[in-house]
Amino acid sequence: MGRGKIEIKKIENATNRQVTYSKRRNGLFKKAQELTVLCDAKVSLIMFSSTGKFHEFLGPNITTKGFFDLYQKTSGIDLWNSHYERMQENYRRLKEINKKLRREIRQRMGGDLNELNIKELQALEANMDSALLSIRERKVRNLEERHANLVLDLEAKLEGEHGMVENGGYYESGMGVAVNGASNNSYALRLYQNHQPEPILQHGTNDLRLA
Amino acid sequence: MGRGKIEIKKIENATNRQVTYSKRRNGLFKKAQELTVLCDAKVSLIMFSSTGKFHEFLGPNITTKGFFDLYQKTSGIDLWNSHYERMQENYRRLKEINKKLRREIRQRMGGDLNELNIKELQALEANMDSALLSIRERKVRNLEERHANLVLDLEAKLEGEHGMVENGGYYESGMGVAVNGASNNSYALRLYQNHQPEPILQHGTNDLRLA
DNA sequence: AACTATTTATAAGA
DNA sequence: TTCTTATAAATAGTT
Repeated sequence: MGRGKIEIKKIENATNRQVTYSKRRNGLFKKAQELTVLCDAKVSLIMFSSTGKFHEFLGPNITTKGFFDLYQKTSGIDLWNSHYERMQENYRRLKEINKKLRREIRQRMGGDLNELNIKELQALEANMDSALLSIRERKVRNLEERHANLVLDLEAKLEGEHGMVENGGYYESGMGVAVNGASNNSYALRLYQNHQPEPILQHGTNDLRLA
Repeated sequence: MGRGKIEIKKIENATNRQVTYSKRRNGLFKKAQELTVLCDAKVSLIMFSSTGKFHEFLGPNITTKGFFDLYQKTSGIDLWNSHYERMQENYRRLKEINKKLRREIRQRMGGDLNELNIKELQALEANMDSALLSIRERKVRNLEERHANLVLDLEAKLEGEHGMVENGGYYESGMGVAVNGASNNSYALRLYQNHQPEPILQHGTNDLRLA
């Protein structure tokens, strides 16, 4: 339908292709429009040109979303729903687990104990007793390590002072730097340990809580 | 384009409408097909007839899902994405929180203590000490209540036996039923309490753990 | 589902 | 782009 017959294959000349696209797109839209009116049909026509430009025709009385929903229901093709619902189910389960975890922590902090029967209370008590042993043991080990570091640190300092006299104050061994780097903490903790051996925190105000 | 010119308005005769729909639909599909080839365009054409019948044309090298994604990206119209992404973000955050909760529980059970510094260890110890006090207190109160129930229960039983002699075995007070209902547990716990006052569970094998 | 008189779409040119 | 116009293609009404 034109001055000459054309073969249906890609138009290589980019300008011609663009012109033809524009003309035929309008033709297509017009036909789509006529179809919706003449035959009372719902039509969705979406196009992207080779240059990525987007055009759409949408029949009246329907949204694109409504069209997609109808499309899915009618065609049986599932675009996203199963994926979405699976995710929703996973989310629900995760939320449930989250609730249980929080409840367990509350109970381990001495709250919500009404929810436990006597057997569970005793199990919790025994478990926490045993955990407390581990924690105390670890704490002691930790303090011992820090103490050992402190001793090393002090020894290094003393050696360092002797060295300074020998080389006019410019001597620093790699070892000395490394030990020095850890020393501030050791001093602070040593003092802390001496003055507040067991800092009692109020229930519920420690650093372990989550937002 | 036919034997006579027609007005673009709904065809009232259902048969004619159906015939015209069929003819024009084919025409539209053909045009869409030609456009994809001639102009290297992506085309999605979806139609529902007035009787609800569904037909679609989809250009090559693309799925309907891909088309919808492209449609959203290009048109800026958001069909479900924000909803979907919000959920994905919530899911990610919940997962992260759960991870932290699990870690805290492990630590409260005496594990993963490497991750805590000395200050945190001491805070945890203090917190657990205080929680243990609450738990023991609650346990004692619980046992006392059950003991009181047991006494009431026994008294009711004795009264009940006297009553049966008086009315031929058919007497039961509402009170008696209520107290009876709680009695099995009380007996069981009394015995349990007598024979296993402090059942020691191995660390990590109690009922509080989560799947 | 075919036919065909006509209308409509559009290729090429300006 | 838009207009023009010769011609191809689509299709309304008919069989």
